[in-house]
Amino acid sequence: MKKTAPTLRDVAAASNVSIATVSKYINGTQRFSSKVEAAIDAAIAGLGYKSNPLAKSMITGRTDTIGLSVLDITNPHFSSILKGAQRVANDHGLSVLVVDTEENPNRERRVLEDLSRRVDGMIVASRLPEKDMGWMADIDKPLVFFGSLAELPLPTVASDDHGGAFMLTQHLRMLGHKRIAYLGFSKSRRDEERLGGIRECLGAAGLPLVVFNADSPSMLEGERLCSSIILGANPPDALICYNDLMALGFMKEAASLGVSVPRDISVVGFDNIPYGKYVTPALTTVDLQSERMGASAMEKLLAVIRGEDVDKLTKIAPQLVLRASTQPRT
Amino acid sequence: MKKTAPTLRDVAAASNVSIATVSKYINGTQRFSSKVEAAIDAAIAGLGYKSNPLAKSMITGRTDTIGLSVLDITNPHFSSILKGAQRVANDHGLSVLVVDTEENPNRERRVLEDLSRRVDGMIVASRLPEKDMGWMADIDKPLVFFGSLAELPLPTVASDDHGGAFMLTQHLRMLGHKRIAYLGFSKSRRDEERLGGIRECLGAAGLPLVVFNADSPSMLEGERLCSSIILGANPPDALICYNDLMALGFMKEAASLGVSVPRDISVVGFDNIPYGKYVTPALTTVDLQSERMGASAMEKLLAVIRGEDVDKLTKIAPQLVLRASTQPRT
DNA sequence: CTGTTAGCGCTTTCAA
DNA sequence: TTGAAAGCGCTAACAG
Repeated sequence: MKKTAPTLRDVAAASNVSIATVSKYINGTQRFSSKVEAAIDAAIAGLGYKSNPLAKSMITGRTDTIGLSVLDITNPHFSSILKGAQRVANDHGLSVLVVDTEENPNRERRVLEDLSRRVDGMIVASRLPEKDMGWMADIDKPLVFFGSLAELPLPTVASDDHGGAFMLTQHLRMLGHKRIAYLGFSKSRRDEERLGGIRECLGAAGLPLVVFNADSPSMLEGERLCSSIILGANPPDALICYNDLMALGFMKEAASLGVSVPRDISVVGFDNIPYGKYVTPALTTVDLQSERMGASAMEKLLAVIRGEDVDKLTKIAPQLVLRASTQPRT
Repeated sequence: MKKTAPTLRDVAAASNVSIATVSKYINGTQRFSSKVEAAIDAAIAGLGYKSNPLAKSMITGRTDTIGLSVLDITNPHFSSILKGAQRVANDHGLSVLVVDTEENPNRERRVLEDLSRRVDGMIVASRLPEKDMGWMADIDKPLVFFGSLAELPLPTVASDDHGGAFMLTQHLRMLGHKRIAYLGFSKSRRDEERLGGIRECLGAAGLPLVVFNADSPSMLEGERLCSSIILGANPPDALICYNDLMALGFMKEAASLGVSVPRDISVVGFDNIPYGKYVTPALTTVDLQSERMGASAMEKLLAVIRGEDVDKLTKIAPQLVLRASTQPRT
């Protein structure tokens, strides 16, 4: 509506003080005589002045914005992470700039280097193998990474995927399952950790593991691979899916193929997305605490920004959630 | 790693040309002799120079960032909107700054006024009644709004909620349902439109409508209200839910109460979230094309930013999606 | 083709 | 308590 938004200068003029005075007063850097402060307040109100955050940022070097890079925002795991991160950011007066790399590792570098110039720090979920991530440590901005890193000196927040997988497998073993299969997603770094946990548990029991692999961590892939898993010669009596989405897809397709979950096959997943509770049968899963992970990552990042020392790795304990998709064998 | 990031000045010095030349070359505003261009390229590479977008923004007034305000990012309707918006933004080299107002209308104004200073334009979903939205039109930034507006001169993108609701109701009528109920969410502006569509259809047939109301558009609310809906004296034989989330919650609870969907009661929702297809029975719904809405809103906003004339209202046609949660009465 | 010169709106010494 | 002045890193006329 106004031609040009009012600037500090306008406020200064209107209140008959210097521009520096207004700046300091607004930022609470300094107090002034009540006369002056009142005049400034009046001018601000009168002009409808709003500070220009860009100009401020250029000087202070702070943008009050945190970047968050996720692999697919429609995946409930990531929208929960965003929720948690967002909440903490809000509590500190910060905004969140989200980028969705759409499961495309090639985009990541450009996108993140770009992002790094517009934010005070970033939180990133990546599909890159650690050896292709060197550049991340060179980005000159505080960064918190999801997942554990062997070499790279980056602070991280990770769920205990190995432990969670072990737990899940143990649960299946105790239920009496003997032919366990894993429907994995090898492009993910977490896949091998989960596989490791499963193998460790199964190895101790001398049980074999059949592994399938999906091209994307989606319901559609769960559906697509279902028939090849359950209509083979020696089908598994329990299936561990890389995530809940795949498990949901699998269960739906199994039902239409006339295979009953959990009677014919027990199914489990990872993440504990809300929808797992609403399908039939409800899905047994490992709660990786997505929202809390997002919040923890943000808190950690803020600590880094403040210059505090933080642990390299924040581990978040997973929790097994038992539901009807798993059933004892007799 | 470096003390101070290299600036344009450093590049200019290193390549023995003026700072203006470098600026123009980088922005492709102008071409120079290959000698000069080569020198600049070398200097940039050597120093690892990256343009400071903040400084640039301050001058150009453009941030290359679009703000998107949603009511709850974990609601698949909104994460799909974000997905669509994000995709279009990316195609144009823009970022998306997301804010989640958490279904809290009181936060909206502050959050949006704040956001408006950091972006080139914004797309907003709001729970505010139109009469409390006047300030939005005063924000001095291009803005596209979700939903239709009677008075406010804001460009909008809306699904045809009235039409969608009519469709859905018509479908139920043709299936032979006589006792139709609506589980609404009156805080939403779209609620009345849907209610209107339902009423119009039912009125024509001389059928009554019972209305229930939820406090939040969530699965939990669907669950919570289920018993009071189906265990009353004269329970409905069909229920239209404000959205799919509520329908999912309702169906789960109905099952545990021993009421069968669709045998005892048909259930339908709005949005066509992906999960509706994976529950049992699969949910009949109206596809509001969330992702496309996000994309359309972004496209429209970009047009506004470019200064083009745009229609006030972009209407997106809903599509009925028939699944097993609705069944003919006999 | 290339360079000079003003600033953008704000913060921040440093003086008064 | 206040203000003057020097920029932050960059773009945009305007000259040459």
